[in-house]
Amino acid sequence: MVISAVRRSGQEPSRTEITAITGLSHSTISAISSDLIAEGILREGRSEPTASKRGRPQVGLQLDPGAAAVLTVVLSLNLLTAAAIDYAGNILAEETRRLDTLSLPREALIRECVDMVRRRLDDRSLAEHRVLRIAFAVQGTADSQARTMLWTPITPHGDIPFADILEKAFGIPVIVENDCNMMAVALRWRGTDRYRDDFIAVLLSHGIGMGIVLNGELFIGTQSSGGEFGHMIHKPKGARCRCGRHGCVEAYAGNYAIWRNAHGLDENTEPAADIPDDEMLSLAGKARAGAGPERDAYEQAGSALGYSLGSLFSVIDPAPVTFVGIGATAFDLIEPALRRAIAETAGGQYSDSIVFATEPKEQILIREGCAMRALTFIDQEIFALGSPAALALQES
Amino acid sequence: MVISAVRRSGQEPSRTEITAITGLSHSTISAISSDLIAEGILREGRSEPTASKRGRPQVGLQLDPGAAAVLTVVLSLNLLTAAAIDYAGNILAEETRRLDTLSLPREALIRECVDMVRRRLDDRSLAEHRVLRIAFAVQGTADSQARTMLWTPITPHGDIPFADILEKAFGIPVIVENDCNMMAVALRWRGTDRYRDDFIAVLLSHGIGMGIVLNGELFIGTQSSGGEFGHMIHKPKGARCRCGRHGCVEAYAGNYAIWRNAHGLDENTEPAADIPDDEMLSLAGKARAGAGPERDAYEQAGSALGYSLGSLFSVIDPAPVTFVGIGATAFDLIEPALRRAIAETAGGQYSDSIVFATEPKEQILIREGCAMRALTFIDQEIFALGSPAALALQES
DNA sequence: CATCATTATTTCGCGCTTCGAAAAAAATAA
DNA sequence: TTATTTTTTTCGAAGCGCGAAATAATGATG
Repeated sequence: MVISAVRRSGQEPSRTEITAITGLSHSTISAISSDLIAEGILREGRSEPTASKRGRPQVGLQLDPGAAAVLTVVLSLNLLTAAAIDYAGNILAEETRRLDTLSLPREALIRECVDMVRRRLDDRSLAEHRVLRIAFAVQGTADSQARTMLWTPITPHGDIPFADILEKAFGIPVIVENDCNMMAVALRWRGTDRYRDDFIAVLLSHGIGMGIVLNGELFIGTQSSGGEFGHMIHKPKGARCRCGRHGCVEAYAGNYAIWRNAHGLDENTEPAADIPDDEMLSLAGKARAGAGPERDAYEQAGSALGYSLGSLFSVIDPAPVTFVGIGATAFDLIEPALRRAIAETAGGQYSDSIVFATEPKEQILIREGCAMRALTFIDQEIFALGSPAALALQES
Repeated sequence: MVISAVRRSGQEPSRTEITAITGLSHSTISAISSDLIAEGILREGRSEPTASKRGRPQVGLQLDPGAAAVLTVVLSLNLLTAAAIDYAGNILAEETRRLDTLSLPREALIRECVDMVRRRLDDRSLAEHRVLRIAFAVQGTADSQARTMLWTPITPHGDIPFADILEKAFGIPVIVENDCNMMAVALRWRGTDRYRDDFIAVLLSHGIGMGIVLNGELFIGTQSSGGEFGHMIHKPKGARCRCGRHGCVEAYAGNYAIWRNAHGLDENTEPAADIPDDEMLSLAGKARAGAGPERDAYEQAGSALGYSLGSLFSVIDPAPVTFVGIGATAFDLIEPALRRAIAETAGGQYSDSIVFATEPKEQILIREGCAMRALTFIDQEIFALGSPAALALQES
């Protein structure tokens, strides 16, 4: 609770502030924080300039950046990124590589990931840190134990046990997570009221994904993490989707679907492999310029998203939605049809009051979410277990 | 934990068995159970006939039926039922009344409910029990604090704060819950493996409802309890639903929808108010006899249910589904189309392995769920708080 | 029928965690 | 300086759960 209070409050909370946050007593906080400082997990901040009031000044506590480090790896369509993050959440180093994920053989794809992790681990930016955890985010589904990538649209190869592979190679615990879940985790760490208890992050990109936070916790399905909102059925036997099925939301609202409709192609045309961001921006520009197939395409996307969100809302109730990714830059084109559709659904009863927000860059969010996921794991599963475990680590 | 262990294990567990269930030590269980016996919450069972092994025989512990009592009230289309249940879960008395809920004015409906509760409370079956809780189940949605019935298809009147009304009238805490959620709770108390962690109960009746258990806990939306699965959109701008919207699942799979399609009526025909069970049974009989509009109607119902379940599964992942109510008796007619539809969805990837079960009587399940809901509340919020609260009650 | 073996339950003291109250520390205000 | 204010630490005490040992209640055995 103490570590979590310090990490949450982006500031440097004093012991007294921590008692207020946690509800524990002064004595308890005093004892625990002195232990944590002795173990090298927390340290006293030297920021003095708090507007000097009367009385003994508060001493801010901060996470000791050197207590540990984590590695984040993000694998998405044609892009692999890794970053080293210290215990306080600062980026120590990062690296990005473009790959042709769709055509890369299974083994080569795995090798690219392993090699990048090795380079990051060997890098001297990590010389003074113990890396205690690797968080691996993929577009697609992971199993609910966060060990295996089950399925992804970015490569035809499925069921890759990235956690086992990386753990065997480097001896560091690994979690495999869905990219949109990590977006949601990152938003939650923004700490604003909007992202406290219930909200939804929707990725509008080549594909459509979703991360859901309910009751302040990431909502995970029964078998896999990373529900496939993009593949809810919008129209039975409808447009052809990248996944091989028909009528999915993505087949109306993914980049390739908008592109396909904007070019007047049949809805069963094979989905394009990848569409550059600037091409999507130019489509949106044309749609804004006046009526035409481009504008209609965005309207169809909005309608599909609206009906599906509404259907989802009829089961989980409405929640604020944040659209993330290149598609979010065209939200002005999507919103009217989306609101019209959602108003026709049971979940849309209060459709006027549903608030939407946009966030154009998904990569940064995903990395941030991975980092926080891995760091909070260390907080709770390693450092919180008390001196025995912490000491054992200290020794090693 | 001890009370819960005794309630869960339908048997009379011995102290030693409770240590195994809870994972606590012998000493702790011994101390706690002697306290609970002293407080009149548990008692030692007198069942001796356990196949006599060597060693000191186990003494079974059971819930003391006289420790408390609860009242369950179930309000559904044209039917109001109440029952008094003792602390061990036995039915002490029950009462059922037929009402014309659709035409009854708001105040009269409320009066019917209050009067029935009064009659049950005054009944001499409760002479020796303290009623500590009333659980009120309605078809429709309740707010997530379980205090108000927000909306229901059984009467045009919404936003009835049944919890406040009954608490004011009788001074006993009240919870208002969705009927399908209570079905799910009841199934969970069956204790079988099938209903442990993740499963779904679907009510196939005049309307369509759903109760979801995920990770062993009832899944509740952000604002209301009782998600409206029946009003997920199956076909945008499709068949007319009882709720006034178009294309809901219910407008294809509810009793009135099957009846409407079986009679070859237009899908925008106004939904019938209520269809007797024997009429539905005869429809199913005709459908089994041979091809025709009746069989097609059930097929359409299956298809609508399949696509919607599949869409839901693409977000929460597949789980075993139990169909409850009169519609479940015709599941043989529904299943083929349902499986075909679900296989076309992302959630249906492993559609062959999804297991379905049926349970024809919903009323019994709903009452059972209410009772367990109310009783576990007493266990956790009153009796578990230790002697102070329990003593105060003992005195009163 | 006394004794042994076996299993269930209780008793007893210990360690851990948290708490409240009081003390100590560190600053400003007078 | 001294008083005041606020933060932090110290010091028993209470509550909870545990392990080990003691006690209880039975069937098996000679």
